Amino acid sequence: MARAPQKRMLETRARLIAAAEKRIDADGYAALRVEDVVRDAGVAKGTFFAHFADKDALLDRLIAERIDMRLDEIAGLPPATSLDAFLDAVDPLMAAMTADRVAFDLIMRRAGAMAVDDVGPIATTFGRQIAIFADQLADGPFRKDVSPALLAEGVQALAIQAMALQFCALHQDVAVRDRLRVYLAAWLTPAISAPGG
Amino acid sequence: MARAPQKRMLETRARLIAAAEKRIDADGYAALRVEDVVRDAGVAKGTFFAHFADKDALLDRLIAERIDMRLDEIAGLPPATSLDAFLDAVDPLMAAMTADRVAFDLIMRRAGAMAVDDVGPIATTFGRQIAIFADQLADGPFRKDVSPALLAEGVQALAIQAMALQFCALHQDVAVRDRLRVYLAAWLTPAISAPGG
DNA sequence: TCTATAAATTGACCACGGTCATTTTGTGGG
DNA sequence: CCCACAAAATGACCGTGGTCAATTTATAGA
Repeated sequence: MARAPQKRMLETRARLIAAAEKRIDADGYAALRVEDVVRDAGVAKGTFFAHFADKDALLDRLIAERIDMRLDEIAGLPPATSLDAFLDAVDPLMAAMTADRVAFDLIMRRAGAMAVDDVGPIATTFGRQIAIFADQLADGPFRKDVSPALLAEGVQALAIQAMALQFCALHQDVAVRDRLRVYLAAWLTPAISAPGG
Repeated sequence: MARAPQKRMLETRARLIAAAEKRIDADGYAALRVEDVVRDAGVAKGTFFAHFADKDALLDRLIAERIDMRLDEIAGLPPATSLDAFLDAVDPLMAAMTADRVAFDLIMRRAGAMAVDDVGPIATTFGRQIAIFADQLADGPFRKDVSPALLAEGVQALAIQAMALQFCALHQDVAVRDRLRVYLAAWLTPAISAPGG
């Protein structure tokens, strides 16, 4: 029978998280060192890995928290009545996800989980994203020939493409939002039906 | 004035590449160790890093080579006359890209380049991919309201989504190709134009 | 309060990618 | 053939993420 977690442990975990956040705010994700975090938190290195499977697991948690805040905002909005309204809604989310190259790489790496039992916080946000996008797009002036869920999956794929290109030297001249608008205009409101079928 | 590269150097590089390929074929990408490669190649560790900026740079090169072979095949095909013909064409490419989790992560990480001067082999294949997809889709029974280039970018985004989900525990029941067919049917041959516009 | 046991923490240690001052080897000019 | 110089190779060394047997601390029950 597992005992309840001790208060001491929760405090230690909180100190580790606080120390990591402070370091990240000061120096960014790339400069984060586990040794710095444990020194700031006043614990031994091994303690860190008793709380988090690895360094990425901590970052996963911190980044997912920020993503979830943006998703909460979108979820609180009424469904989009136009493409630009939808872009307005998702803009802060895109900005948060592309704020840091190292963080974006980690988001991509952690978006899918290999095993059911290691679906991390970020992977969970991707599931939420689909559901929230589907709601946003359910009643607007968008195509109705595909399900809201499929519509949302496509939006996610195209948004990732737009964000990834933001980090590509050859495409930095176009803003993420502008690129996404072009993609989504074609995806959400196709102007012409296909010839032949 | 830079001298021509010495034969010795080219031989050393070839030995490093051969050793790495042998190790990868035997044990997979995840188990590849630089120390093993240099031992097999009979050179010192420092030599490895005189030839490749880092471990990823070697893998970038090896993986891009395999991707390019698949792209060559697609480029040699006549333009697709149907969605299924296109799926047939890209299937080997998708299989190659999803053959290994570690390799797929590296492909994602290296698909975009941060600076113009470090556009690596994989990043280059992504450029080729767009051009080849555009050619494949130029004359088939697909929507004509967007440019072939945009059509191809969307295909790339949706293909990445389909491949990424392949590595996700929650979605492994559906084959990559089947998932991509659903995406591309909606992207390439929208059945109904949008209400309102 | 004392004791047994599990939870939590510790820090020396390891693995492995990557660095760089030094040494060896190849090459073109005299 | 020899020298000067650059190209190539070397391997001891470092930084940092991650491990684990040993130790300390909290808690439930007698």
